[in-house]
Amino acid sequence: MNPRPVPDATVSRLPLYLRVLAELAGAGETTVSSDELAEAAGVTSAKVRKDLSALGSYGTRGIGYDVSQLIDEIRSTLGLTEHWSILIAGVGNLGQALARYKGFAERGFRVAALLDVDPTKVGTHVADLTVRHLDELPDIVRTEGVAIGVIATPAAAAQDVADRMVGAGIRSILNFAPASLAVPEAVTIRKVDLAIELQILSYYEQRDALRDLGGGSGAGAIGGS
Amino acid sequence: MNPRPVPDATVSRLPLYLRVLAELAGAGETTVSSDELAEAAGVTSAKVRKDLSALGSYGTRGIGYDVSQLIDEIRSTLGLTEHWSILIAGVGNLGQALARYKGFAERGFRVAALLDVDPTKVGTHVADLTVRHLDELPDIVRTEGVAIGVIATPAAAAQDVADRMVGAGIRSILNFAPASLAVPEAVTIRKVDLAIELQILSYYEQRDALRDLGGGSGAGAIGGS
DNA sequence: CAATGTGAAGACCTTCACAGCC
DNA sequence: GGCTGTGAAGGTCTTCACATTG
Repeated sequence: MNPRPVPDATVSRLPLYLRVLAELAGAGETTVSSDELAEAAGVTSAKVRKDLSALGSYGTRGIGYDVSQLIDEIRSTLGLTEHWSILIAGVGNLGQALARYKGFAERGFRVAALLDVDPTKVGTHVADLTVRHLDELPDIVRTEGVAIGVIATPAAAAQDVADRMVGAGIRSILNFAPASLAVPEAVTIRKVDLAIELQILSYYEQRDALRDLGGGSGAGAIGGS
Repeated sequence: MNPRPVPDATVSRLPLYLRVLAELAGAGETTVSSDELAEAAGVTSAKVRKDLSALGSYGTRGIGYDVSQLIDEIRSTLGLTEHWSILIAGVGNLGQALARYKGFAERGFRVAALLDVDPTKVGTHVADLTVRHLDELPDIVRTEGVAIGVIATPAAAAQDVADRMVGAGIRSILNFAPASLAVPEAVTIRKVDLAIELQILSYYEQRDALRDLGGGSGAGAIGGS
């Protein structure tokens, strides 16, 4: 009766399908099979079918899925019918790159504000926005209806920024700082650590190098897409 | 007898522990318990113990783990005793930010080259490096001993770049382009899609908003760190 | 007959709880 | 006494395989 709880693993793949479906729609395709979708998304077709059936979606046996219907279905499940406002704290290298990144707007996320504490940065313009002081965070969250906070500060500042965000009512945080953040249970936090990704690759690189020398053991690849 | 196969989930957490341990070492701590490490890394202590025991590491009952020994152990497991060279393809917003990011060097990754195809970019300088043309990729991989390729191009160019990297002998790729890449099985690929992270957050944001209105269903938070 | 939707089996990961050791 | 290391139990996710249906 309730919108059925979508498994976490499925949630994390839905945006992927959405991207592929948008491409298909752009190419004029009107239907797609789980095989085709799987191929394009870099996953297995069984996974696609399980994932899509989890959101109660309608495919047609013998035919496949209706592309535009599926797009609507997934966007609705992910809450993308609403256009979220985000703000970015930390206007260093990464923060600036994120501010200029077109992909956010394309997918319905509006960068409402850029914040920093550095007086040489506050007041400057980046990507059509004026950098404002972190102290303005509560005001901005309220007036702009910000739902998601992005942390792109140095590690040392990240916890303070997270605390301020939580205090201002933000309950979804994307953390790029290389630091583990403590937040109340009701706050959802995701982290992206660039250096950690490289270290993980290092493990598999090393393992495969050993295997090639006859070290035995290891299996195959990891990635998918 | 063989370096025992470390579970993928464990591999993805080891860099996290390493970061925490480095902080502890910097603060002069010589031992750490699984509880303390778990707290600082944002995971459970059982997980920490399972993870560390997977790499055969020695803790001391009643005491905990020796910080510097554990650092060595993890670095060795991850292959971080070697200093890897990486290259970045695509010198747009994100590519430049990555090139300037200090965190890579701090953890032993040397950015050996920046590549692009845009003639207005080739020859310019970014973060002490001269941007070179993508056609030079095979030469650079050979002469610089590049092990990891980072793709920071637009989606449309990503597959071509991946193909070139694979052709040049690179077997580990970190992909920031919003595209699913097909690579041979022997190549390890990881992806980071900034917009996808936001879309995932959108789902939980929406779900929790519904729950707060009495929509029932949902559980707790997701994140950890 | 092509392709979905799904029980059932299997792999993987996490959590529990406690024996064992310093 | 405190903390590790680990079997066992419990979840979650993936894969299989096939009955079902337009």
